[in-house]
Amino acid sequence: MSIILPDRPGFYALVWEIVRQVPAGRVTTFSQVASMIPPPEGVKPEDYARLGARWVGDALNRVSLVDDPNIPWHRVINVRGTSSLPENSEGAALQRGRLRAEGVMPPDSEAVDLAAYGWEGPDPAWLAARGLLPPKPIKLNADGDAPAQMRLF
DNA sequence: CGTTTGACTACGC
DNA sequence: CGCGTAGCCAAAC
Repeated sequence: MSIILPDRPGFYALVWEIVRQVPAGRVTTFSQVASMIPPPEGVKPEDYARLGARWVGDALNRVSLVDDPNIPWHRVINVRGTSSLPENSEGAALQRGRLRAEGVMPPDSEAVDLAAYGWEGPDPAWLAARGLLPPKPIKLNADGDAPAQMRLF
């Protein structure tokens, strides 16, 4: 890992290690990645479900500055199945292009079908060896669609 | 220094 | 394609 940065102890590094294992043709979500990392001391579990996702976003934001080929940041999307980068940004276009190239995002849609392409998570032994938790399944509607949710930023 | 700002999401209206 | 908000943290102003 060539990137050095201050962070809550190890959190960002764990995010990168997890994201590194998402294979081509699959995607994961901010919240799913967060669900594998135990909540830091003092963070209420019910809050962590939401806060952790945001921290994962922070971790990836740092990585994308370098675009480290070992860390497939483009395979991490929000729980709706869409890119969380600003709508018209270069990064969003790059992400969508890569996801389409990997065959998980239709050319005529902005959304990945999480039920079909969602990642099952790292090898359980790999997780256990690092003190990480089994990933929480991606939450889907009865339809199998990702939930609707507005963008905040 | 104090304030603002984000690659988020579950929940209450 | 509902909207606003809370929750915490690190960085940038």
